[in-house]
Amino acid sequence: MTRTLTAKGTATRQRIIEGAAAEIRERGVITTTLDDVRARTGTSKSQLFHYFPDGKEELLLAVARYEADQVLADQQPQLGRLTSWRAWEAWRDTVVERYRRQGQRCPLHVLVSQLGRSTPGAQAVVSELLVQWQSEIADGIRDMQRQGEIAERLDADRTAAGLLAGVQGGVVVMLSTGHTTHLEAALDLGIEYLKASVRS
Amino acid sequence: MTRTLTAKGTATRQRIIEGAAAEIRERGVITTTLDDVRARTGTSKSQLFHYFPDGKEELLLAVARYEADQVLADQQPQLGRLTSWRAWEAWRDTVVERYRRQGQRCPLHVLVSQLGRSTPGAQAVVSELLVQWQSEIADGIRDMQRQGEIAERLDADRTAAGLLAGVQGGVVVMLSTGHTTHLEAALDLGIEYLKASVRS
DNA sequence: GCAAAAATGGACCCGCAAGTCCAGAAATTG
DNA sequence: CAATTTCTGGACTTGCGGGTCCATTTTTGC
Repeated sequence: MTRTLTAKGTATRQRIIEGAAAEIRERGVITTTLDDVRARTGTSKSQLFHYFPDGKEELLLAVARYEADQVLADQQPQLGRLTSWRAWEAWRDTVVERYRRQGQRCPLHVLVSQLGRSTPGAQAVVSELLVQWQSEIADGIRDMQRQGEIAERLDADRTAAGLLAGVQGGVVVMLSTGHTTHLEAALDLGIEYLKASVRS
Repeated sequence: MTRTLTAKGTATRQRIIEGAAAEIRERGVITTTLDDVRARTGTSKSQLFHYFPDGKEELLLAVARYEADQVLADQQPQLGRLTSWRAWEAWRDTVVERYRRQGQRCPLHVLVSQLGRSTPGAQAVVSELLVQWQSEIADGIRDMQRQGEIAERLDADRTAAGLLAGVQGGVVVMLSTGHTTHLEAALDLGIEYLKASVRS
């Protein structure tokens, strides 16, 4: 399993992943063929199978991992420091901006809906992403609870789950409508809910 | 465009759509072939192309429309009568139950992510579904506002958008995790938000 | 600098699934 | 009850895309 890769090999492998990711963003998973990836990355068929012996499935999984990492990375440092209402709003704006820029291509969504059933690995990638994401939000809620800005009675994890669902749904709606209205509404509703918790 | 269909023809066409829908729910869009549909519905290749001249794409679009109708139908009559907190909770339970039963197969999601780019019709189907769904929720909010159970200051449409996003996200999360935790959390959070609006 | 291992190029195979075609059966219509 | 249209069966074509193979070049480690 631990094949030795030279510096050049690692670079090529990475180039393939990023090229495939870009191709998928532009054309979608189903329409993207190995030959497209090959052409875009200036590689040959044998290289693709050299670096991803299990073929397309393995490559797609690697792309999914790559994209999942991006999702969280793009929200930092805001997501890691939800320690004031200002910070929460900054995060909100970051998320909206990130997805506005991404537009109607959500590589992860498509990858998972395609790999989902066949590859248990794909679901694991997304589950892991969700767990981490939710946990960072929950940390933020707990921090604000310590400051007395959010009611203690709220279950941090469950509330974070609800908020995260709103974000996911906002993104999904955007994929069909092209607008971030729902994403913004969900985030605002969630944050407003947190704020209101100490006022009632 | 308006081909004349006999009673028998209409029945066959419908049988094909429903068979394809079932097949897709079980095996997914990509793995479902026209031949699978043919076998399941007891039809022949020529029938498939007779009723759907544009081939697979047209069939998938028809399936998407069929599934979209189901989504709203499955929420009735609860969704249409959000006139008391009891009714809201009944709706919540209906939604959770519907998706719990559906499990990890969301035909619509997959269909759209697959058709999305190529067929403008697919996005239209989903957009239409979302608009109607949101409008029914918004009607419920307005009704409760008239009763003084929800603060007048809330924008019914925007709040409905946020709530709907939560539901969508809850479903999406369920597709990866298999649990309805997030869906329930989002619904509870949303409804709690509505209730709390008059208390602060 | 020279074996051994890794990286690369590209021709080739192969199966599958979408789509075509036409002949014949069942129905509709006047 | 004919004539016309719709419906059905299934054999056939075709192209595409994933995957294999091997020969050649480049890099690595001693």
